[in-house]
Amino acid sequence: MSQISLTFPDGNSRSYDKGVTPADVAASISKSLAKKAISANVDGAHWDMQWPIEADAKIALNTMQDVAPALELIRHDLAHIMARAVQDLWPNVKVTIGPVIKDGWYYDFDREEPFTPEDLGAIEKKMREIINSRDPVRTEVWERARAIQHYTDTGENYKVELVNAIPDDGQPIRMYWHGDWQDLCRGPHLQHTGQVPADAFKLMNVAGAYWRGDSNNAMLQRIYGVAFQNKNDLKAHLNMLEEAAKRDHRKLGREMDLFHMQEEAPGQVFWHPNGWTVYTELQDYMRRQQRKGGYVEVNTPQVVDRKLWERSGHWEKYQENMFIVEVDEEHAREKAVNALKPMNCPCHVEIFKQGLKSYRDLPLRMAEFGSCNRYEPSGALHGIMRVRGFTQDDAHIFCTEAQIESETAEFIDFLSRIYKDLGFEKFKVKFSDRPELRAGSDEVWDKAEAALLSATRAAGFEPEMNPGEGAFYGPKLEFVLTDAIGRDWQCGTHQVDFVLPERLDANYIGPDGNKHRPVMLHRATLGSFERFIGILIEEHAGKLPFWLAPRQVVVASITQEADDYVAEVVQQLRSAGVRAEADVRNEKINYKVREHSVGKVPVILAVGHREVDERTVTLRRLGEKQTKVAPLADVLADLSRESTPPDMQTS
RNA sequence: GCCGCUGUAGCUCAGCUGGUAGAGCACGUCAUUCGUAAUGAUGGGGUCGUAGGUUCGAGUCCUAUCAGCGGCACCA
Repeated sequence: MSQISLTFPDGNSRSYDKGVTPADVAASISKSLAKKAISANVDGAHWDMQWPIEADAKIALNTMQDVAPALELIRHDLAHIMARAVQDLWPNVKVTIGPVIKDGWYYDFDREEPFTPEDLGAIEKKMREIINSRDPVRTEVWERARAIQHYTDTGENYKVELVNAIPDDGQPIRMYWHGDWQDLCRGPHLQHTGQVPADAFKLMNVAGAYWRGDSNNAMLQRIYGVAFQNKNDLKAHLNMLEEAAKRDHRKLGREMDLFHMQEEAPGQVFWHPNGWTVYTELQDYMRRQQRKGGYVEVNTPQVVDRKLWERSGHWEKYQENMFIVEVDEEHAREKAVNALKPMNCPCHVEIFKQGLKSYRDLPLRMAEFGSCNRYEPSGALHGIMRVRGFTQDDAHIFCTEAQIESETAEFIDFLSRIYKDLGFEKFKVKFSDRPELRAGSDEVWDKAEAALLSATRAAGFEPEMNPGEGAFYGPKLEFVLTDAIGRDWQCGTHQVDFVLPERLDANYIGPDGNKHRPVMLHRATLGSFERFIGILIEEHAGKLPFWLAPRQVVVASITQEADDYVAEVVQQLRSAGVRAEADVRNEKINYKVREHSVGKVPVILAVGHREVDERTVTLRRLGEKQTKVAPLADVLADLSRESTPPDMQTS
C-alpha cells in the first residue's frame, strides 16, 4: 500500500498509509486525542474524522477548543439530532433540509399538524436523550441510484429531489447516520452524538418556509434552534436577545412618543411631534448635504397616469403593488387610471426631458425627498422599517458612461460621510448583479457591472455578492445596516440604469452635435426616512445624538419658588436654538428625573432655590448618575453648541 | 401573499372547564413643596379588534374578516 505524508501545524510530517482517516491519525498520536478530536482541517478543508485522506496534505486536528469548527459541528449535528428526534416522535413527518445558520441551525419538515410550543419541549427532551445515548456517527458514499432507491422506498420524496439536484460532477453522494437515523449530508459531523453539549442549545420557534425557497412550492414547517459551546454562551445569547427587544423601534417609538400606526392605515406612519422633529432634523441635514454635493432638488406629482408607468415598464412588473387611484366615473371629466407614485425615477426623467440638455449639463444630479406609496404584501410590513407609504431621499444622476465610475466613487464617499455623522462607522456593502428577468443587452450589463464594481473597490469596499439580485434595469450596490437583533436592512442604494432613459427617450446633445442617451444612476443615501429612523432608534437604543433628540432639554423645578426661573431658562435655551421644555409639575425631582430618563431626554436641568439664587443650573445627562452645577451662561453656550448638527459645527 | 401565534382600559398584562370584566402604571382631583430613576389619598375610564353564528346566557365555543408579531416569499 502506498504511503502519504501528512504535515502537522508544528511543521513535523509523518507518513501514513494512503486512505488514512483523521481518526486513525489521532489514534496514532494519543488515546485522549482520539477521544477529544471532533474533526480535522485537511489542506484548509473541514474534514470529517472518518473521511480518508488520499494524498500528501497539511493536517490539523480540531477539538472543542477550536471555536469555529466546534460551533459548526455542534450546530450541524444538532440539526440531524433534531430531525431524528422529530421522526422518532412522529414517524410520518418527512424531512427536507437543515443547514447551519448564524447562532444555530434550522430544519424544515413536512408535517400536516403544526408544531406547538409543547412539541418543541418534547423534541428538546428527545434530543437530550439522543445526545446522552452517545450514538456513533457513521458515513458512507453511495451511488446515486442507490440513494434514490433508498429514499423512494422510505417515502422521503424531498430527499429524492435533493439527490437528483446534486450535479453529476464527481461530487460524492454522502450518507450520514446518527445511530440508526440516516440523512443525506455533505458533512462533516462529530464522532458521536455525545460530543454535542446537551445544555447549550435551545429550540426557538417554528415558522413557515417554502420548499426550496419558492412560493410556488409546498409550505414546510421550519424549526429554528440556537446552540453554543457551553451553557454560559447560550445564556449570554438569550440575554442579548432580551436586551435587544428593549431597543425595538416599535417599543421605543411608543415610549418616546415618536409615532404610531393604526389599523386604518396599515404600513403608514402617524408621526407625532417628537418623531417629526427627528424626521425634519434629518431632512434638513440631508438637504444641506445634497446642496454641498452639487444636487439640485425637485418635487414631482403624487398621482400619475398609468401611461407613464406603462412607458417606464413599471406597470407591467409592479402593477399589483401599486395603489390605483380612480376618479368616480360620474364626476370624472375624463376617465383615467392613475397610480400613486411608487417611485420617483420616471418623473425625474420627465424633468430632465424639459428643455434640450447638453453634455455640458452632465452630470446632472437631481434629488427629491420623494413620497412614494407601494402596496407591499401584508406579510412584508414591519414597524416603520418596511411600510407602504414612505419618503426616499432619492436622486437620479444623469451622466455619460464615462462618468459612471467617478459618480459612483463620489456617492460612496458622500454616503460614508453621512453614515459616519449619524453614528454608523461600519456598514455592509452588497453587490447585486443581473437577474434572470431583465431589460438591456448582456453587453450593457457587462459594462454597468464592471463600472460599479471597480468604483466600489477603489473606494476601499469589497462588496458581498448577491448573484442575480439586481434590479431589472441594472446592477445594484446596497448599503446595509442591521437592526437590534441583527436583521439586515437595505438603506442606501446605488444603481446603474441604461434602460429607463431609453424607454422614456431621454437624450442630450454631445460634443459631436448629435443626440446621445444619458446613463441614469439611481441612488438613495438613507433609503427612506422611515426605515432609517427605525434603524437609528435601534442603533442608539433611543438615546439619539443630541442634535437629533426630539426633546433635548427638560428644565425641571424642584420647588415652586423656582418656577419663574425655569421659564426664563427655557426661554433662553430656545433662543439659543435648543429644544427645551419646562416641567414645573407638582412632583418630586425623583419622579421627574425618572420620567424624562425613560423618555430618553438627553439633558435634565434641575433648579431649586439654590440655582435661583446663584443663577446656575444643575445638569444631569441621560444615563449618568452624577450631576454638575454650572452657571446658566456656560450651560447655555455648551448646549447651544451641542445642538448644532455635525455638519454645521464651526470648530 | 403563505405558515404559525396574538388581539381585554392610553401602556403592560390577569380573567380555570361559557354565568354578563380586574390589577399595576398612566390620566383627573386633593393633600404634600420635596435635591436627581416612581409621595400619599381618592376618582373616572373598557359595546373584550370587527362582523356573523351556536347558546337561556359568549371576553371565553364556531365561522369569516381586519390588524399586529415571528419566519418564508416579495422588496422598482
